[in-house]
Amino acid sequence: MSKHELEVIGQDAACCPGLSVAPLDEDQASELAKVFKALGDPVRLRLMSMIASRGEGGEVCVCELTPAFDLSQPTISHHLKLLRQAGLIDCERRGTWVYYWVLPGVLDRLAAFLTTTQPAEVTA
Amino acid sequence: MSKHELEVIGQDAACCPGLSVAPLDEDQASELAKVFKALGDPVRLRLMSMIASRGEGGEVCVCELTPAFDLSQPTISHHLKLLRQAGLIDCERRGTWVYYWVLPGVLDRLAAFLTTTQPAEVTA
DNA sequence: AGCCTGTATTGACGTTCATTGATGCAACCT
DNA sequence: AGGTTGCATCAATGAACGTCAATACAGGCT
Repeated sequence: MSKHELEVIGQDAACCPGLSVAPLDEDQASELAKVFKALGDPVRLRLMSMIASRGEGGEVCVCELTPAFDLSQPTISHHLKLLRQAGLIDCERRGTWVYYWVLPGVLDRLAAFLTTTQPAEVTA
Repeated sequence: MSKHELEVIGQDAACCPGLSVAPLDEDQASELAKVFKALGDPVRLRLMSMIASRGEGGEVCVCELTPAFDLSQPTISHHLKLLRQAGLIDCERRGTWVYYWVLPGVLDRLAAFLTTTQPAEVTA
């Protein structure tokens, strides 16, 4: 349950040169589109926001997420699964409850990908 | 043709506190989701990249975009329309050709919205 | 005027997606 | 063991999406 399926905005390397640096090839575009598509739903965006608001290392129990929506529990579970498959969040069961957190660095890497003013080269 | 429909990542103000600052309300989430949804397709992401690669003030003729894809011309036109409705790009007809450009600042504002480490308050 | 080229719109089709009720599984509690 | 709660999966349905062929529109050219 704690392995994420996508590695686009990978931990290790800068996945892509940045949206404005050079035209994306088909593969890069396909992988990155999955991440944006995951964020392209109001419910998932709110879920992400609720989880991310806990800060680095923060966690949220599903039992706190579900009642915030006028949606059935399976629907929330489905959206959380999509976010997880997009490599944005991960989860762990602890006893009765399941906790979700934002994978560290993902959002900042996404942001860096969108930024037009390329950050200065880290030479060290 | 040169008015964009969405004003989420508005020029004027910081649309939203940032994804990780506080949970988004439904309205903010709905508006922002439209932008991410627009980027959530490989073709549109490549289109954005091709346009954004021209840099600030840069333009691309549709006649340069279309042949880069194995898609019909109406399909490309449709995707460009969606990007425009999302408030990401704009276009202008000049004679026979139509030129597209990235609306200034949109990508950087999107990036700022995703960034977890909130930028220092600009006091000046 | 007429034709040609470049681009947008329309209408249709197949696929994917969001949602739900029903069900299944895991862990706690008597 | 049996019952209960929290969450995930399944199957089905209706809506939204990506795509194309056909068509319409705009501007240049002869």
